[in-house]
Amino acid sequence: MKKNKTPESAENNSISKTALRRQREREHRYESILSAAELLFAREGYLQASMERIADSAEVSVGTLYFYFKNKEDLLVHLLDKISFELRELLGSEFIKADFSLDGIKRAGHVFFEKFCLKYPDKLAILFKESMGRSNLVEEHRRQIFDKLIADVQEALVRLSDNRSLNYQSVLSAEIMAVSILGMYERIAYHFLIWQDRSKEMKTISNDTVAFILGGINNLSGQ
Amino acid sequence: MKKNKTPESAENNSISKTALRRQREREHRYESILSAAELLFAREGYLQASMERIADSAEVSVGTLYFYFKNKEDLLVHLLDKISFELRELLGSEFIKADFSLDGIKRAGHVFFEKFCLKYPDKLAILFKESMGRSNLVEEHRRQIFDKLIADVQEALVRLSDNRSLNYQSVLSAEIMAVSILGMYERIAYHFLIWQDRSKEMKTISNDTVAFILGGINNLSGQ
Amino acid sequence: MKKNKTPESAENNSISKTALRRQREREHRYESILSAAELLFAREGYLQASMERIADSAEVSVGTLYFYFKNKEDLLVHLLDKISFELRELLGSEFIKADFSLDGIKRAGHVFFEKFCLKYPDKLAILFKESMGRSNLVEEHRRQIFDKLIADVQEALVRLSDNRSLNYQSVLSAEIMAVSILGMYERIAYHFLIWQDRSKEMKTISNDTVAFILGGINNLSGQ
Amino acid sequence: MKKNKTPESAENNSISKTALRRQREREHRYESILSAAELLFAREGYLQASMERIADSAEVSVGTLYFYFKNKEDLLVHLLDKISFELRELLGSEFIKADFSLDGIKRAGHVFFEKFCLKYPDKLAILFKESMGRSNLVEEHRRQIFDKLIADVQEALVRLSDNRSLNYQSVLSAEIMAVSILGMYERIAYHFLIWQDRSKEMKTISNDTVAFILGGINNLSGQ
DNA sequence: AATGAATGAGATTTCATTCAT
DNA sequence: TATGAATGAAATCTCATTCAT
Repeated sequence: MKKNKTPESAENNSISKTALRRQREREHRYESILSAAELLFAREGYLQASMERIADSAEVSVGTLYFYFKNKEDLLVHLLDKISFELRELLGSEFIKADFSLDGIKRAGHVFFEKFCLKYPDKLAILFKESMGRSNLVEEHRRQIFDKLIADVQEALVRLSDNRSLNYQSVLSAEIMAVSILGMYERIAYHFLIWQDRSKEMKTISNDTVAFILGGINNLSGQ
Repeated sequence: MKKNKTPESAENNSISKTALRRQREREHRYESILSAAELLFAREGYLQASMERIADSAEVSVGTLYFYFKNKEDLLVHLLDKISFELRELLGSEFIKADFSLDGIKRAGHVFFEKFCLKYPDKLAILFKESMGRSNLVEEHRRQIFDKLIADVQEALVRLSDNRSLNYQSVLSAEIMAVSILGMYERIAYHFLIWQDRSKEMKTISNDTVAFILGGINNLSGQ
Repeated sequence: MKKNKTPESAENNSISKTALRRQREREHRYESILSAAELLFAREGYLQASMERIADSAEVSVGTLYFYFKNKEDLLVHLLDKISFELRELLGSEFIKADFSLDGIKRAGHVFFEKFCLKYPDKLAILFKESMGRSNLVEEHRRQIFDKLIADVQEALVRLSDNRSLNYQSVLSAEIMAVSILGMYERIAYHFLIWQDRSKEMKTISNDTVAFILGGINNLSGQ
Repeated sequence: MKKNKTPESAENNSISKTALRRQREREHRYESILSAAELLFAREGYLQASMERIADSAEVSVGTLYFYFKNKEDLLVHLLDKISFELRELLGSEFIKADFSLDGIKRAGHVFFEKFCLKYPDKLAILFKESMGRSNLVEEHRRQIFDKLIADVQEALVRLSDNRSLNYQSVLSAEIMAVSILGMYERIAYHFLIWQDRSKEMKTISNDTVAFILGGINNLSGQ
């Protein structure tokens, strides 16, 4: 079978200048395609964005699309993974910076709304909208992505309670809170940015949302 | 031109027994089709569920589907509206029973998880999964449905603060909390029922989620 | 098989008042349907005019359409026959009035343009446009209609030459002239009334067309 | 978005042999499809000739049809344009050869009947029969085609009167005669070739028709 | 006689994917 | 590596016609 030529998988023990240039070009092309797909998936929807139009937009031929990605689904999956990687980097660094204090939760919230959502609405649309209901494989990836995000938040919450020597209401509490927080983020972003354009009010929105979360966490902490 | 023959739109000032029986049959057929669609959309996905299979499943011909619904999109939209109507009835009655006290918020949460989600997983899947990213018209309906649900919760929250003579942190707080609560419900249900089958733990889940919400609300209330 | 209940075919030796009234209603309905079909076929085209819309427009049910006419094709055929009957009456009477002199040819031309085309543009559209390319049966009827019209004109031309003791260029001349004249009429009407609306210039058009015809006839007459 | 790959639209500044061969193949395929469509539309009718059968007949897949033509209507329109182009070339060259004398009118008539109609009955059927009443777009094309043909004849008539220093009866005469001549050609061809097979008598028919036309023209010329 | 809900064959069209060059 | 013409399965939708009431 044809294996995916992701730039990462290309061996790095390259020799000639030509080989180096070729690899650079390959990486560049790979990124062009992902970018074109990101734009079209977000703006016109996954189904409407045909492979031909993605190819046109990335200035390559349809055949080239299939050289870099197994199929359309695979293209979406790689795009999803890339976006989720970027998001986790962004949020994770905030938890770490704040040494897993309550402040980390706060900062992560603000960063999500003000750095991620406002700056990359296309990524937002793909993560929360265009990747839904496409296929079992995509759904499986979505699930893994969310599971990782949830695990990140859950870990932060557990460390938080450890730091403060508190116990949550039930053994599930940390997980439930993590899922809840993700759900809040998701729909707040969807509602105020995808459905309505209220980016002007984002500061207030993120403040209130974070406050809501902190209250919820407190209430589930024994005392 | 050709009007949708929804049973509701049939005039009720009918006379003969024949006409009455016909109307009953019409309503019955209409419901059969919606039920068949609900099952197939939820179990196999909107795209996979072809009109032919829906027709087979409802034991009618394809033409009959198009007699009752303008097209596949229209079928989904009517199904969505029906489901959202049922959900709002369910939640609304809890708010009213509790006379818009904090208890209403609590009870609505429990009812959502324990009455709606556990009993009607198919409706859940359609509302939160299968109706996403289908078309502009469907998205518009989804939006209106969520707007109504949000308005319901927001109203309950406003009445609650009035009853307790409290002020929320910002003018947007009630709206943001309502959106947040919906988001929590949505993802909690999705995570624990659609992705994982943890219906056994639903009691704990609903308890913790409700507790989280109450904490959040308190934190956004002055005092 | 179900025979067509054309009003003509209903026996006239009726008895009771009720029977008389029924027959009147039947004829009325039959005409209503033909009128509705005429309008819709002409205005929206044969294919676009669905049986349901014709029924709506005639204020009867679809089933009733099939009581009076075997099928859609049959409806068109009856309409065509009716229209061609009216047209032949109109033209024929002019030939007779002028006692098959050259003047009859002239008068028939003016009557066609000024009485038929201007007054009944819908009939014009059905005869020359909407009945084309529908089915073998309809095409066969069109052919018979044109054959009759051609025979009428041809007969007038033959009588004309007899009256004036002239011989036409060939044995086919009378037939060819008749076909030519019909073709001229058809396309002149189509061009100036269906494609362009130049009904204001119809007097000039009919004058010139008739003059052209008379010149053509003279040229094919020996001397 | 997707542009029609008509062979004409392919740039000619191609380089490699491969590209040249590909273009030749493309043109060949394009013509194959048009030929297959011409045959089927003429022999079985536009509606009966399904895209699948046209594809079979052209020995390509259905998808290929849609690669070369936007849809079925587009296929018909291109076919119509091709046929009308050929016909105008044929007639126009006769006018020119005869230097717009009366002889040109004569020769054009003979060429139409004896070269075009007899040799290409399928093209005849499409131009005068199968393209009628299909859709607004097709009707619009038909109209443009006839308008051009009429303009050609009209120009020849105007030049003729200029050459002979004659004036026609009215300002509309040239146009009316042009429309009349086209109408005669159309129905003569339809009557004697599509409805009846009297190709044997075509010589007499074309003689008489041309004589009729010349007489008509003379009669509308002052003196 | 009249109704109108139900039928289902049949047509068009889309588009992800392949593969020879 | 890259190209893009070709494929064809699969889906939606229409509408003339029927027939039980």
